[in-house]
Amino acid sequence: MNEILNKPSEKKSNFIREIIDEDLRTNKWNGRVHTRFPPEPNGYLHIGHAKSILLNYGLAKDYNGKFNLRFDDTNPEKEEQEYVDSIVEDVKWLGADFENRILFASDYFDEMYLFAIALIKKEKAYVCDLTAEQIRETRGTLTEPGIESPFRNRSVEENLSLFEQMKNGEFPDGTKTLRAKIDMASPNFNLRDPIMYRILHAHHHRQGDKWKIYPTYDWAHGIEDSIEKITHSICTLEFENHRPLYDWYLEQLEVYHPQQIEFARLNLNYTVMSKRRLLKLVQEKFVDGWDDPRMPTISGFRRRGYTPESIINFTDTIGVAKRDALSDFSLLEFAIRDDLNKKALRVMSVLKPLKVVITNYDGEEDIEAINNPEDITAGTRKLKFSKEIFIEQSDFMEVPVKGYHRLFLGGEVRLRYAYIIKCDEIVKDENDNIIELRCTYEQDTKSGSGTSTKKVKGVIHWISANNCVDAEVRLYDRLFTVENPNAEENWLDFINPNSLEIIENAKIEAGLLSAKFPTNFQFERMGYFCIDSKYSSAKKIVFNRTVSLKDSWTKK
RNA sequence: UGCCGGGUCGUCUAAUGGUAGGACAGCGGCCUUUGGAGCCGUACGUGGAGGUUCAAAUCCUCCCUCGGCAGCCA
Repeated sequence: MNEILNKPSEKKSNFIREIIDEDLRTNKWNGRVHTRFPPEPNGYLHIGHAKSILLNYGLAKDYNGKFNLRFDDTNPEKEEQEYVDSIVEDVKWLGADFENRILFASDYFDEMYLFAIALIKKEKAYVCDLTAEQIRETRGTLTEPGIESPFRNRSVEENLSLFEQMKNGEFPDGTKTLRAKIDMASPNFNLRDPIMYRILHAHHHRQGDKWKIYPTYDWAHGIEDSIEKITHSICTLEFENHRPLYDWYLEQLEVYHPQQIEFARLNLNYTVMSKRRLLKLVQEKFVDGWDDPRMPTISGFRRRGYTPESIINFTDTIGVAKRDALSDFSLLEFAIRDDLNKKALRVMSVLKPLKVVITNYDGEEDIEAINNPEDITAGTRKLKFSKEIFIEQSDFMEVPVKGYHRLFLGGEVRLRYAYIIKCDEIVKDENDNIIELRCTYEQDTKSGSGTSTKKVKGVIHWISANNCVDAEVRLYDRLFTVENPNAEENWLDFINPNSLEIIENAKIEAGLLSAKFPTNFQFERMGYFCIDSKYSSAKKIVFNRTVSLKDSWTKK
């Protein structure tokens, strides 16, 4: 488990914590707090789920309560084991401790069936023969009440018999449903005789072919919470209209009755968050799988180099409230930079190399470099310095623009940790491309020597030509070109065609050959990077850029 | 159109009848051998109109506006 999550919390309050404080004061739950995260295993988790996980787990932790991981697997048609596995991995990675309570709604199917019979006996549920289309037609509209089903007043005996036959698989899919008998004139659609069970001759990922009927969300969810003795059943805003039904079922059943509380889901700009749309990006290969580093999935952020701590700090920053919000990506970027600034080892890497020959230097020497100026315990390392080095192409301009204080013809710049060099000559190929710079160094300007009186404005990174290896580096940009692709009907039209830039021949310190995921590095002046866990191999090392360094010059 | 829920700096979020505050982003400066980090400063907001009150983001009324709901999805 990671440290941040287990530290005593100084989180700011929110309306849910106020509810819990009040419940504790009135002893509503005998001092207990028990939350849960109930994903449907039909996709990978995204950062919005991380908000929910961390909210529920954080509450349990801070109030000395418990937190369950429960799969809401009531729809066999969309659910797969692959998703269960990825969800467990992601929740664990975030550090939300469910104490091995991996629960499944499907394990409660027998109990739910019994509860349904109880409702039938109370004359609060009936078997309805209407087709899906007929049910839609009789549900009414926003302004008109619905029409009662002709099957609404079947006898208890007939309902019991029919329901059992449904369970036994005696009817084809869609021919009958079990409906709650509530109020076809309710202004809340959810109370217009909602469906509790549908007939589905489908294979369930855990129950196999045992069941021919499957409970709907509304019927199942409150029972799941009740069985687990959840105190606060936290869900997103779109379930607000479902709360009266949640309450109705539990009241009719006369069982333990948790409180449902709704909060606003997370939205992030320049990305999409719905599972349906994320699935589409994966299936139609707009991205390289659910864990593509451009995806807002937890696995995507992990592969990108984000840390659990950064996501925890981000969710603390955005808080919990009831108003719809579209959070700025920069809030997330701040969280990861802030974390990595403290932790990441600094290394030299030249992404787009330009060869520099130092004409008055011969031989080779070791240059000491600091591994992390924010953490002196990270120590130092030796860099090789020699006659031939590489610098970043963008760190040289033949004719400097105003405000540019790196290298230019006739100009001087400091090589980080090493010497000040002066550019004497540009070597070009037949197409007028700059292929080499010829420079001279000043011996007494060596970094840390104290012998230099010279000051230069610019400091650039570099790498010795005889002590570096090639690497592939992947740079990522936002996935969409519009701030809120969620709001766009034709959202696929706004995919950023330049969201991935692959640099084939970057130069990295030879020591990085042994780097392992998920170690985070800062390539000095270029950003934070980590090994790509999918494509990096002994043959070809691949780095992902987690996030760029904040750079006040390039922004201008 | 019926019901439900919202509207506080550009963004996210506090203040629950008593000084509208914080973070990010922005801007300016200092410092710096990463144009990073750090430090200092600055600017910026209660959707509107009435009302109650010594006092309103907060309570009341009306209006405007945004979101959700008419799956045998969750």
